[in-house]
Amino acid sequence: MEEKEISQAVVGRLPRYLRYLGELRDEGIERVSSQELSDIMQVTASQIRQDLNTFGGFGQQGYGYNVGYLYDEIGKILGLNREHRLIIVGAGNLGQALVNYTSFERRGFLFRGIFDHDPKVCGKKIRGITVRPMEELADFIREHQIDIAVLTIPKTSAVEVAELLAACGIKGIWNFAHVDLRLPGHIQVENVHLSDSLMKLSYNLSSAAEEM
Amino acid sequence: MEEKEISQAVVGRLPRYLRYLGELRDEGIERVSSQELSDIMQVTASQIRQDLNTFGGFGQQGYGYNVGYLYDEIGKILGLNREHRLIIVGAGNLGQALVNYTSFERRGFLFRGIFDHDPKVCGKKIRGITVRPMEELADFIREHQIDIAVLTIPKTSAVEVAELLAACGIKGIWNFAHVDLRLPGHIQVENVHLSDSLMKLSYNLSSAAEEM
DNA sequence: ACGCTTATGTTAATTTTTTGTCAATTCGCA
DNA sequence: TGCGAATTGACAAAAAATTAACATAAGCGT
Repeated sequence: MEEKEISQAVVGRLPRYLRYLGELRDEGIERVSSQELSDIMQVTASQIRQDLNTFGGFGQQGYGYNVGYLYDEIGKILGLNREHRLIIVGAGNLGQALVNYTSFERRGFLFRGIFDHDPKVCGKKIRGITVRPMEELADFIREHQIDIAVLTIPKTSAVEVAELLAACGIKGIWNFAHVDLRLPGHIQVENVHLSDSLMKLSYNLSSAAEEM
Repeated sequence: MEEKEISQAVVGRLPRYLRYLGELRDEGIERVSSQELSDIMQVTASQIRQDLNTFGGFGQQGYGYNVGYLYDEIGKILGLNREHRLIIVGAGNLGQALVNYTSFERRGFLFRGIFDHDPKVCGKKIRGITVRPMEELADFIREHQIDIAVLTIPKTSAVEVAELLAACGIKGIWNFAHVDLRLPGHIQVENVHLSDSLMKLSYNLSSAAEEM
């Protein structure tokens, strides 16, 4: 099905398009041109057209783009038209915070289970979901056909757990642990390295300070 | 001081170099060549040399790089040699999770205050830090010389609060709210858009599935 | 001390990404 | 229905990022 290879740079911009299109739609706006979007989003109109054309001709010459249609199409490209079943591995503060984010559920990302190593938190309920011991992880993934595991555990155990998840047939890992996971290529890994992000900010602060 | 413009692509890789160098250092390894790093990190040796040379000649021909020295130098480039004073704005799950991350403190990112709109959480203590009402925000920033504000509030109020922070003279904002902040250029903004990241993962899952 | 080996720093080539341009198509109005 | 304005999709150009190549400098062993 896949013809040309699509760069991650383009994919990375799609969620932002989706967000702005959603806002326009909520304002009742039906059509938008690449130039108008360009003004709102502060990117070149050329890039918008180029990006959208990577996936198909969603616009019409002389008219522009239909906001609702384009919103839906980008949603489909991002796989938001189907439901994803998730588990959280690591019921610490961050894990709990993510479970409590209801906006993910609205996008079709359904939290089905929470797992933790610590017997003291097992049995506890977070937003109606019981925290289970790690021993039940493998069976749970298979029984509930879990697609995505959210890894919110310390780096020390992350590699080991990731390999266990891989062996259980998980499709994707949303990794918040501060390590690079080396897994078979068919398993998708998306990293959120918070400390890297904070260091970038720190760099830009220093850099801005030096310019004066 | 700044001569050439340094691309964010390079800056974005520095934290990862730092992480691997830290690991090597902890293993007691004193020297490393770009080729060895290349093997470990799965990036080209050429890119490593190119990246490091952006900031100066840290290596020595025929020898390689001294792990400890390079680690320290990258740390300095990232501004980790000086302390940053932070406040959290939004004492929800995510805000609390971040305060509880002790690894930030070890890097010199010191949480000095937590603020929240909700009177019910004000007065509560998180890791010894009292949650204060938003009314005290402006004075607190000035009195404690806060550099960085961590924005963990819903998007509806984020823009308004960001402008308040800007008016108080904040230097940088670590933004977890799902909006683009438009602030004066001298204020550095680093976005962590979690839902964007999750959508990327979702895309890559769909994309991988189609290839079969 | 000398020569061989190693591995950087640097420049050049290549690839990728972004931006600019324009013919072609559609809309909207008279 | 026809004509001018608007706007895409495609292609070309420019810029940026990545990779390759190599001359040069330093280490290391004899």
